[in-house]
Amino acid sequence: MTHIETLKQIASLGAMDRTVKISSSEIAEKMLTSPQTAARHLQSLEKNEMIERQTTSSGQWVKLTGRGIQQLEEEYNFYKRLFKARTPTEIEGVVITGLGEGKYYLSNDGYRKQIEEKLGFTPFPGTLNIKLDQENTIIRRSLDTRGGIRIDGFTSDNRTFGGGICLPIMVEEIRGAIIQPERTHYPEDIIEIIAPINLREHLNLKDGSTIKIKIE
Amino acid sequence: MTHIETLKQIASLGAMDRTVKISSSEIAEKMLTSPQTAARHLQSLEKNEMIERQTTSSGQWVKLTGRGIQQLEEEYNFYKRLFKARTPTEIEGVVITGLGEGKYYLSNDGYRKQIEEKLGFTPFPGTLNIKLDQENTIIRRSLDTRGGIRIDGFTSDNRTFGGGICLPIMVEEIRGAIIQPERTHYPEDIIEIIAPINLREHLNLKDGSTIKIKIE
DNA sequence: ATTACTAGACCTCGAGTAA
DNA sequence: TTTACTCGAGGTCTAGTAA
Repeated sequence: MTHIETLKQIASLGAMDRTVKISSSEIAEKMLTSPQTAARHLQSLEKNEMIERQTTSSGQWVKLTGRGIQQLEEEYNFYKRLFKARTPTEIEGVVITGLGEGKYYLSNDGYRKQIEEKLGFTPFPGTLNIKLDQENTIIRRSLDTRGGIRIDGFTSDNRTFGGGICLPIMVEEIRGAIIQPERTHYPEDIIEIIAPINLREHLNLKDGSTIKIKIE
Repeated sequence: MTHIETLKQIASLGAMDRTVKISSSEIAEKMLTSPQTAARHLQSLEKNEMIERQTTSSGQWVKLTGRGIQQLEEEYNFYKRLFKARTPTEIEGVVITGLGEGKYYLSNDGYRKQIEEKLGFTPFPGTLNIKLDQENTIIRRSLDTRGGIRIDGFTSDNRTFGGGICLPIMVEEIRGAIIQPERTHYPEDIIEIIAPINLREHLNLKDGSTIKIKIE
């Protein structure tokens, strides 16, 4: 147990920047628990080198250690990542004709089942290929760090099928995903989109049509 | 128990934006605990309306509720406040002559002892009064939200002494504090500073001298 | 493989005591 | 008042079982 809640309380009393005087009951009150529990937590935090303290008969002087501050920073960074990644981003490109491989792969049960399970829809057997302009290519690079949904590779009929990463998106109210094969190095400015329906037909798209996709 | 750690794990799997399929063992692994514990936490989170889920014999589909997301946002906001407040801010003003009340109050044992305990220094009996310009007045208002150190009011010799709030600062490498009485409404552009020494003498300040103070 | 439930081990809690 | 310690109650854990 890291007693992160107690550490938070101590930090909010200013103990990251200076030594502060606190009593167990004071912290206990804020945490809606007993002074004994707060005291035990303080002891434990000291033992784990999250705080430094001197106890006196009238209270205790406490300051967070570098490790304690780092612990809180890690929490902070976690939440930052969590909420930053949520900001929806739009990217734009033009429809092009791909190599037609998508149809082959998406007809494969190994991929289809994984997509059903992990993305929640049965993919139409075929991908929509989009060419991004320079500016949007930059946006796309940053997507790699967003962390998508892994599609695992597998072996079937003595052939190896590679894995990939999916990134859930919305195209005009249709739930879909960008799919990036792991090995094959597609040109960086081309993305492939899968969806539960035939997007080209449904949205009446032709080669050269511009299209906006929203990253979820 | 809020099981915030489990909620974090679920959220980092993308369950804030869509329903995701997860298994208890998957979460257990990330949290270095047993699948049983993870399963119990999931049940508990569902009961507390932090997540919605459907369990199947091959796993479960989970999505955070508004309440669950709010819970994480509150954590995020806590850390934001914690680290934002740490960024040191400088404010500037000119030295003026105050009413001389500071000397009277700081000679009082009730205040002196609290300042010694809570700020860690014995205050010189007297305050340095600073008049802020328009721009810095705005900065000062934001300080109220930073949360300072409370000095409690008390009664002594049949007289009531009001409480106040202290904000630790640095003035040219000298540790001090802005002190704001709780009741008396000082003009908003004037602050009073206390320190362990006579700042006016030590820094050779005269009325009209400009001075920079750094909020800790 | 998975979820759900049970039972005993284990640990954390808070009242009580001492200093 | 405070911290530190003890000990019994209650909660949480993991292993085992069932589906």
